[in-house]
Amino acid sequence: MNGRQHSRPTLEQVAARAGVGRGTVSRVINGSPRVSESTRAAVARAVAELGYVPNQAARALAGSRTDAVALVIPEAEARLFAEPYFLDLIRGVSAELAEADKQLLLTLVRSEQERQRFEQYLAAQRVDGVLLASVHGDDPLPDRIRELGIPVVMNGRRSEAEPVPYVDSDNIGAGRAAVAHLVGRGRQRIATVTGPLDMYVARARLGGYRAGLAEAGHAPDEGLVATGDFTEDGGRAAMRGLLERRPELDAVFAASDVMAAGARAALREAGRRVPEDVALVGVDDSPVARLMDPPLTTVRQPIEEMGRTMARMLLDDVTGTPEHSPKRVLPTELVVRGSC
Amino acid sequence: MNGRQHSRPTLEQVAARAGVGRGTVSRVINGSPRVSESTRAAVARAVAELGYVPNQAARALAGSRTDAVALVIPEAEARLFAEPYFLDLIRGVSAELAEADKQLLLTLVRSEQERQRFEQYLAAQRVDGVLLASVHGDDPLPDRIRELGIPVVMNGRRSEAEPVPYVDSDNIGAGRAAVAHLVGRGRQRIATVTGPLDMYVARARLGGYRAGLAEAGHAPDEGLVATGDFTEDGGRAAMRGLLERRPELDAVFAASDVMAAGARAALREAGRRVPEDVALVGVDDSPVARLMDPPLTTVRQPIEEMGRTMARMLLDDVTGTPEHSPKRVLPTELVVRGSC
DNA sequence: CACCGGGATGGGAGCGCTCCCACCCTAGAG
DNA sequence: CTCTAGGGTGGGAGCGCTCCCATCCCGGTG
Repeated sequence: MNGRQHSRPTLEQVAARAGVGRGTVSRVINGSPRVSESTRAAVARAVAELGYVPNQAARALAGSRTDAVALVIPEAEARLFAEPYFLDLIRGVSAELAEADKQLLLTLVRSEQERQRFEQYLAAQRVDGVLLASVHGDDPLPDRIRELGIPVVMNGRRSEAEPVPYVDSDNIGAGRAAVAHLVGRGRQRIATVTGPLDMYVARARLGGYRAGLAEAGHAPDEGLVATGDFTEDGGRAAMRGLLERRPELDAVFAASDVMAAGARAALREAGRRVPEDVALVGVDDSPVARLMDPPLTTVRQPIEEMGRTMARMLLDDVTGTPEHSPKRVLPTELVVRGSC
Repeated sequence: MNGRQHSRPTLEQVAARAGVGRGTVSRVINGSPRVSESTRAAVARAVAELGYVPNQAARALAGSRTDAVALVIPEAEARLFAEPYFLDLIRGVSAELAEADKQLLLTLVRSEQERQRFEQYLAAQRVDGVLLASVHGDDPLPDRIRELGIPVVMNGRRSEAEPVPYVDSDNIGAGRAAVAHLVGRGRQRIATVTGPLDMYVARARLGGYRAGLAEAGHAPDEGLVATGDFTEDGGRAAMRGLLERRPELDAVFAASDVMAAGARAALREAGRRVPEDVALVGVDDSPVARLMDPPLTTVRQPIEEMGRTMARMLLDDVTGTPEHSPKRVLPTELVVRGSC
């Protein structure tokens, strides 16, 4: 049996105890400046004595705001991605929300049906704003939410010209930095294993790779580009294809650590040594990178910081604060290890 | 500026449209049986036409239940543990809650201060129940929550005789299965790297290790037991100690995959081959295990299933359903790979 | 044919809070 | 000394829903 017996004190009771009116207590609770110091103290004492905690439901109903924010993660992605990604993101979001005393509603979306149910939640006014992770190129959800008049911030973007506010990492810079590093080490034939090209993040990293080569004066060679899907198997298959087409390659930029691990396996199969024969660079700096043999050089994204930034932007939007730019691109950073 | 202009229809408006009273609409919405079929249909039509969605805050206030459940994860643990652990757990919890149309409130607790703030939330009646992950041996939180009269279910337990409802995996069986497997492969000197012994999970796996040896007729040897802390570095240090104390060992049971990775590194340093010289078994079946070279034999815990079970137990408790046992121990499973 | 039990329904009374308007009192201005 | 600002304060009016009691109406009884 459930038994939430402890009938908690109400605003009214606090008011009675402090010898003031309901309105005054409400003002004190909400930090209004229009209360005298002595009254404030009296109310504070009553609150402490009674152990008063405002009822959230009543607040939400009367004030039409919930002090909660939803973070939406497509379940398919949660499986696919370098695992710690979402935990790091959650960590950043959570930290920032906690500071602002907001609640985090986590929504894993598994199916179209659940997606629709989520829209119902929004309509039920359960949250003040929405954070969207890993949105696909053709996802209409961000626009729908905006139409409902609910603040949104996305992690990543759907295209170069994204209309909805977002926080992304500098994926182009990531590709460039990786290539620049490889070039600096004297590599001549640098290949790449990309993500699925219907995702902006994959195109951006590929773009960075090309830009890096161009800046170093290397001629582009489409034979050095293989498409993966961000999975280990995909990385392995792509690497095999590359070895077949361009056996003379001496370096690979994989667009994720997990694909780099797959590529590593394919290289080992083919008898190529890392880094002696082929240098390898990944993206993410996931734990996998550190555990690889040799440890993987990789480009780190500031995932937790992205989470924090998203939360901050959203809260600003919710409170109507004159906000910073609705588009933020955070810098990435090369982490050099033994693989090149 | 925020603008949730779309003033949504209320129960009252639906009632007017359907030509019935408020009470009737409420009954239909909540699936009460005391409504005639024709009336039900009329109301359903009105709901559809108006696009009515009940306001959650009002429901919570009037009905004193929130349709939300909190999942509490200590942040320190989130960093420490084999990364996908919590994501898998979240996934299971989320799936089960979604089916019951409940919301998941995720709370990462970073500090004592935040823990207290969380108790405030509970008092503010924001959730119907609480799921607690990775509770330490001396954590008073579970008992505190119960005192507040709020249903709780924990993941793991604090001791053998845990009074609070929990879902755990069979850690003793895990240790036993690992040892039995190693014995079956003809290993004679089987060592173990444990977790921190103030955690029940670490003691249980160690207990399983000992039981396994005893069952195989091996004499216990405390020199073959080294204490780690569930981190890679800890695993490496513990392994070094073992090699020093018992250079003749030919197998190691590490109480987590991450520690196994550390042990692997120490073995490599010492010039021992895996599995030829030393066989290695971990616990968790994290992605790290698959990526190791050779791939790691490990004992898998049904993490997602634990999450689902926890959620189910909690919901039963919330609704006062005659529940299954408040203690559940889910089976673990040996996954054989190349490391032994 | 009056009477009765019970299923179906309507709607008042809150749930605990925020909003906001009216009101009080004090101090400075005229 | 009267008048005028305001800062402080009290409390009515909801927010949208659930609970629950009163009421209505029907077929079945005696």
